[in-house]
Amino acid sequence: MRVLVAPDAEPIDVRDAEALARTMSALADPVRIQLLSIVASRGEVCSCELIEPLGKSQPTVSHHTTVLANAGLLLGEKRGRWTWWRVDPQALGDVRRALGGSSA
Amino acid sequence: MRVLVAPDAEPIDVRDAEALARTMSALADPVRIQLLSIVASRGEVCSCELIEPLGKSQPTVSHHTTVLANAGLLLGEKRGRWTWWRVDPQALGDVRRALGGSSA
DNA sequence: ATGATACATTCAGATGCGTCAATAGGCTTA
DNA sequence: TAAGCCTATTGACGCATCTGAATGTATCAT
Repeated sequence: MRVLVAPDAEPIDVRDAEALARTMSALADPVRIQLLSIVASRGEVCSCELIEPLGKSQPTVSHHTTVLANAGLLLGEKRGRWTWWRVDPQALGDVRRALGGSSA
Repeated sequence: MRVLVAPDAEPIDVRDAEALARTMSALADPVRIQLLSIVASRGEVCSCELIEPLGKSQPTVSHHTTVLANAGLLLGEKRGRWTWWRVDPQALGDVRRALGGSSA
């Protein structure tokens, strides 16, 4: 992913801009921000544990986890009846780098 | 702004999640990503210089600069007939920090 | 097998967003 | 003052998104 903001650098390509905007769209919802934060703080969470703290219906929570997973920000693993979610730290790092930060 | 992803930390507050989502919404559009990148690479740009590289109409470009300015990502200064835009580096740094990165 | 639990999908309504034509406002120059 | 240029705003259209009720699918317990 090309870096968005870098002084004395070429402006970002249209394709890269669309890719970055897609990732940002996944983060552009307060429920998904909360969801990501809850998963990050607990390490690993199943979907059923997200309904109550988010105050949303089960289909809505399922929708948001799908959006975050499609964006590569959330990693899901089905174990038995439960789907366990965890944050992909590398994906978030990529976003930070795209925003012009140093690698950390 | 509370940090979104921080292991062993409290999940983000609803208010903070809404604020962060609003900022992310400003970045969730490919035209605005390109616009921000163009301004960042040139340092300072007037609106009229954005129409051609973005391939959008003047009202559309004005709309996008307004959205980015309202989000605090773009700083505008009217000098005569022109409005000069530049990126607010601190605002982007805040976003990176909210995504869990170190301060840089 | 039967029932219960966890999750995904479909569908519909409501809301929000990107886009541009038309218009308005402001500044500069002649 | 008048004319021209730069930018913002309004209004309307089309499309995407958020939301939850209803339904479907898969897994576990009894």
